[in-house]
Amino acid sequence: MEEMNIGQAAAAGGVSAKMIRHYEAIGLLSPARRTPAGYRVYRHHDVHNLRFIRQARRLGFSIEQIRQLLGLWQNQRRTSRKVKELAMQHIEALDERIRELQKIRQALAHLARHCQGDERPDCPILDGLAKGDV
Amino acid sequence: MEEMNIGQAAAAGGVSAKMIRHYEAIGLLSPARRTPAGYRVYRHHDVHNLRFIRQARRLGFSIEQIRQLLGLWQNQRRTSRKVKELAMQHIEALDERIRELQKIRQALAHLARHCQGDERPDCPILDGLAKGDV
DNA sequence: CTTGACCTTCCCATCATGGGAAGGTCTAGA
DNA sequence: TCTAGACCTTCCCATGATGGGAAGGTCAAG
Repeated sequence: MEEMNIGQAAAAGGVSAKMIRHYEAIGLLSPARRTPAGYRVYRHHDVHNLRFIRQARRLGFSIEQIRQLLGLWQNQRRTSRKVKELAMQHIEALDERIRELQKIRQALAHLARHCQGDERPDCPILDGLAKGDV
Repeated sequence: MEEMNIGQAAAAGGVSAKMIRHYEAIGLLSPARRTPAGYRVYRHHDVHNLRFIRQARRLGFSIEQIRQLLGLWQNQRRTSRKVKELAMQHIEALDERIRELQKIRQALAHLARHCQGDERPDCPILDGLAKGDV
């Protein structure tokens, strides 16, 4: 299976055919070669790219970050410094997001802790939302 | 200031005028009364609602969840059990999301830890993305 | 009466992804 | 050789919450 249609490439790369077309449309992938009938043709090399993208998406990198990572990956004269920089930035962003969510979780748990959760209507959670100070 | 235009209500409620119109359009808020000229008119009561929504959004509740919370808030025959249930569900979701992000963060930090971050091109981060197993 | 700050509706964009329609292509089997 | 059905193509629309901005109407102060 040296040459593939988009469906096979999608299955092999772990992404949907829909997304492959999208990645091509936004210039993340270079336009695929076409058969005379207009079908996109992919090779093993392309599947490699797709897997890279999938893995980067799984790690939460944005498309723009992946664009940079792909550029570095394909650039033999890259420095690992640059790559690590991108990764560290992303870790920072993840930490930030985790802290935010934990803060929210704390606030909500605090309200819930004081709520009886019984048949009566009195509810510190609703009161807390209604106060809306902060 | 017993009657307000949307701008004042927005400022008082801590949300944008744009969002007030949106909340009305999706039925989260009941349609505002209008002046003969078509301007929306708000009162203190409405600002109270806006604050509630803002606070719930800050705590990460979705619009649909807020729809339910508002319903409970305005229902004198609610049970705090129901409210607490919603809150606990949301806490669960937050925990889930936090765990996900921490897992991602771990994986990325693991790759970065082995990356020299120097002038050479060799980079375990790129290698890790390229493997794309998992 | 004019100016400028407000308001109205409507459309478009974000980000990554999927759904689905309308229509063309390919392949295996009768 | 014909046909069914599994592919492929492009194009448009939707998500969720939010903002930007255009075109045009309203209002209050000077």
